[in-house]
Amino acid sequence: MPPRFDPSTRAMSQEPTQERASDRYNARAVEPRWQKIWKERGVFRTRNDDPRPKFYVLEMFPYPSGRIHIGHGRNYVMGDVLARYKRMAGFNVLHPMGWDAFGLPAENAAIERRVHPKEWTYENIATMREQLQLLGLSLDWDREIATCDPSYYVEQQRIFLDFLDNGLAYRKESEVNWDPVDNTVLANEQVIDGRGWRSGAVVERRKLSQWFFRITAFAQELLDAIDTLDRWPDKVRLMQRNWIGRSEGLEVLFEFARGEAPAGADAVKVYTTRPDTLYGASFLALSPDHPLTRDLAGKNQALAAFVAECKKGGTSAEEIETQEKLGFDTGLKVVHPLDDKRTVPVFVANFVLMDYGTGAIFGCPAHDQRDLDFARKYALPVVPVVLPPDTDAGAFAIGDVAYDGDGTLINSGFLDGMSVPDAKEAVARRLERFRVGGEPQGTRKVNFRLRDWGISRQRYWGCPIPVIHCESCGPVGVPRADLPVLLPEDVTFDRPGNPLDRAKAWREVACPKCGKPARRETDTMDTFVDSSWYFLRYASDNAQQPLDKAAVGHWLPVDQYIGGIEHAILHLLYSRFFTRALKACGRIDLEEPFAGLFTQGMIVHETYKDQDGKWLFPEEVKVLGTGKAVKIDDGTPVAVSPPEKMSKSKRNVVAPEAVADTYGVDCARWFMLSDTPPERDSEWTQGGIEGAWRFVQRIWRLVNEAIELGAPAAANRPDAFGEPALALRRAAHALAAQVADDVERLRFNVAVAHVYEFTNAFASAVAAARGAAPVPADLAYALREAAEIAVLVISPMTPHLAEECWATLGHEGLVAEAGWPRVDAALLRRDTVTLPIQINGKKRDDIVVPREATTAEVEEAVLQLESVRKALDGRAPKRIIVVPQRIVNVVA
RNA sequence: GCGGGCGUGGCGGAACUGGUAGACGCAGCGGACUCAAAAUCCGCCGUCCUCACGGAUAUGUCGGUUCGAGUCCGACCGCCCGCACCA
Repeated sequence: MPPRFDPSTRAMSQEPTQERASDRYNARAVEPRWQKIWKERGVFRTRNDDPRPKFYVLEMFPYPSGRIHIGHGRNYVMGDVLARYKRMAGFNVLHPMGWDAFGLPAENAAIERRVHPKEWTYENIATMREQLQLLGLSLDWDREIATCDPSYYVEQQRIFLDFLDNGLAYRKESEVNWDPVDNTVLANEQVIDGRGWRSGAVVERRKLSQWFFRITAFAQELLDAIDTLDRWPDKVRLMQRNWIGRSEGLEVLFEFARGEAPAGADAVKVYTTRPDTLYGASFLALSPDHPLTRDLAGKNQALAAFVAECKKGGTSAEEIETQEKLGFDTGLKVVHPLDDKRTVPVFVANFVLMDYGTGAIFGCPAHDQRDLDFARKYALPVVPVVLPPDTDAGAFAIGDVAYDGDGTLINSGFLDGMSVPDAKEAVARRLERFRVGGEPQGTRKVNFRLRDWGISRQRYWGCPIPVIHCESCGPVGVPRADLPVLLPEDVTFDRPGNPLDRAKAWREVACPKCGKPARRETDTMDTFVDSSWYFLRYASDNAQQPLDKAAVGHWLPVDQYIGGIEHAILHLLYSRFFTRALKACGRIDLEEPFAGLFTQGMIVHETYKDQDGKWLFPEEVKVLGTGKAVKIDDGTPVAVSPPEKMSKSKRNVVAPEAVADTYGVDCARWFMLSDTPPERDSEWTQGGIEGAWRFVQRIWRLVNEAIELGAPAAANRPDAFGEPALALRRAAHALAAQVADDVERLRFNVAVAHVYEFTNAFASAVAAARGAAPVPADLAYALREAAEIAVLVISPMTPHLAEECWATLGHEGLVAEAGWPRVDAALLRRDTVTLPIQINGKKRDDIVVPREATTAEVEEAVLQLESVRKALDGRAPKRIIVVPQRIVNVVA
């Protein structure tokens, strides 16, 4: 083990004879003691019948992947600061923790290390629970849950049956990534460059019959309610709006040209949001999955081959849309809906998604980039039909870039001269009147990009879907009395595919309806289902009633939810759907689960590689500054790369235990809150943690000095305060007010800066007191008051240090149970203000005026200023702008 | 491809709703204390001109609105993130 910087041992070795015990704060000894006391006294246990106003703080629960590194700790520490602060501010705080415990990594571990997913998961939970407890988080561990526990997922199975009964769960066919070598379904992340991550085989898209939740039934509602989420980041709200993707458009029927209609189809239905560009249509494109494509491919070998080619590669939108645009000319032609003399060719194209709209589009190359790329490739006409404003029609031509802006219609028959919105309306009106086979040729249609949520996973380690398939009765819900459907434990992972398919004894059951032999559903639920209601589970302190309507009514919505931006769409949208769906089923009375949302950034760290290109742990490296570093054991040079997300594979991780041993947990907490705004990525550095260590020591020293020099605990307040006692009191009360505001707004880095600012003032006051003998009574009082306020204020951030200081100050109770310091508003008010004086917008002077000075008084005073008189040089000012209590600008 | 975000000293960043740009911390430099070092304390610290007082300039680039722009608007450049089976 390489030597590590250890400030406490370094400090211990120096002149121990001159030190008093109080000179050094020994976090390693102090922190476990307070954690034990918190635990023994049950300080953070929450009761549902507590009469104080509620506040629910929740950080997104972790996946138990093994061990946590310090990077995982940031959002828990931020949540903890808020929870501790809110407790001090008089709230009954719910701050629970649990485990998102189902999922793919456990199965990978089972395959790679021959350990059962359950065993692997629970071992990880035990390790990570201990690590989280090390951070001193004020969590109610009595409410801990794990989603893989039958006591949790039994309720999830009941919810599934509720959804089934209410038409919110159904089966349909959908595509998956299929690995033809491993014979297994792959997650998008398991598809790398179109190949399976384990087998390397080219991935195919394949259809399977799967379970879906009808989230689209709430599409409009989910969209509308985003407006009410005013304590969510705008960014997330926008991402959700775009994800739901409401569009208003027109479904248009394109009839096949005479004599060309393939069997069973007279027309193709196309969805468009740009009916105004209809005259610019130069082709029609069908999705490779369109029913018509399938019919045609049955009779056309070349088309079948093309469709097969399209099915290669993954199912993600990213892959589909970045592929080269490919088309296959079917040879068929359709008649232009607005001009029966024109026909356009029908292609099958790989970029047309079956899941959106009708699975068929018309292409207007001039005004859609994808269509333009396609048209150029297949030499189709490009006719501009929208002329940008202030453009000459003769000079306007489309090159490589489509024009999707506003303008005036051209080359468009009866639409010529109209604006885009007018043309949209005119086309809709006309096509609504036209008939094709008795149907209107055009139908206005609101479309959503949002698709129903496919929850089937062909995997073992997930919540079993409580359904039995019967030859005669079809899919039948498992009777509630028979729940939970437990995962069978005697399964093997030595072969590819879903072990549940092979668990014969478990799979083969009698049909609950007719009693005939039937088989269990072997798909399990997407783990997003597990995380769509866990925040409701915490509200109930009763394991028998995991989803308790009254408890949910009391605690929900979550007042502050904290988690990574990577969950901005799916997890949050699914959870919003779930509360609505549960309400529709009568289970709860809640629509929006999260009133406040905060998305925190990650902790990043530099990466190090030795001369052989091997990754090195930070503790193996000595950083010399100026970007250079060497290996500690042999002094060879180390390549330093910019900070990135902590990950085991790159070894740029810091273990919480190591930080706790060397500096103490409070230093880690303080550092995680310092400097960087919480929503941004923050870099973990040696310098930073050492700065935190200096701060902790400084507070300890100052508090002890203040005790020595200050008034005793119960001293009476003097009637009058002179400077500098008044200045110190002002600083202390301002600190309490500022930090309260900073924490409420989750601006932890600013709170830290305010504490530093105060600490500097406090240190000056202590130094002044040390110089005065005896210390005047007013300053003595102010010193003690300042020390107490400081300790209370830092306690949400560095709770162990605060408890130790609080006890040293002579208090019997715990800081964890103390109230936030009462701020004396009179101390924050100033009688005079300093106004900066600008001349022509540049600052030239300052002026001190009474706080209540009128504009006229300020103007008069400003004109007397030497600097202003000089600048005006006898002339009258053109203008004087006085912003009360802010600034004065003299326009000369 | 589609969607979203972010650019301020050597570094992390502060600046409430358009009102003194650079708070606070890190690093650095100088000094005190010390036999010496560490720790601690004091001072300096965007750039340029000036002995100094002070002035000019400065928030990715260019332009606009305004008495006044880091903040608002437009264009551009650069970096980052998400995209439905990772959680």
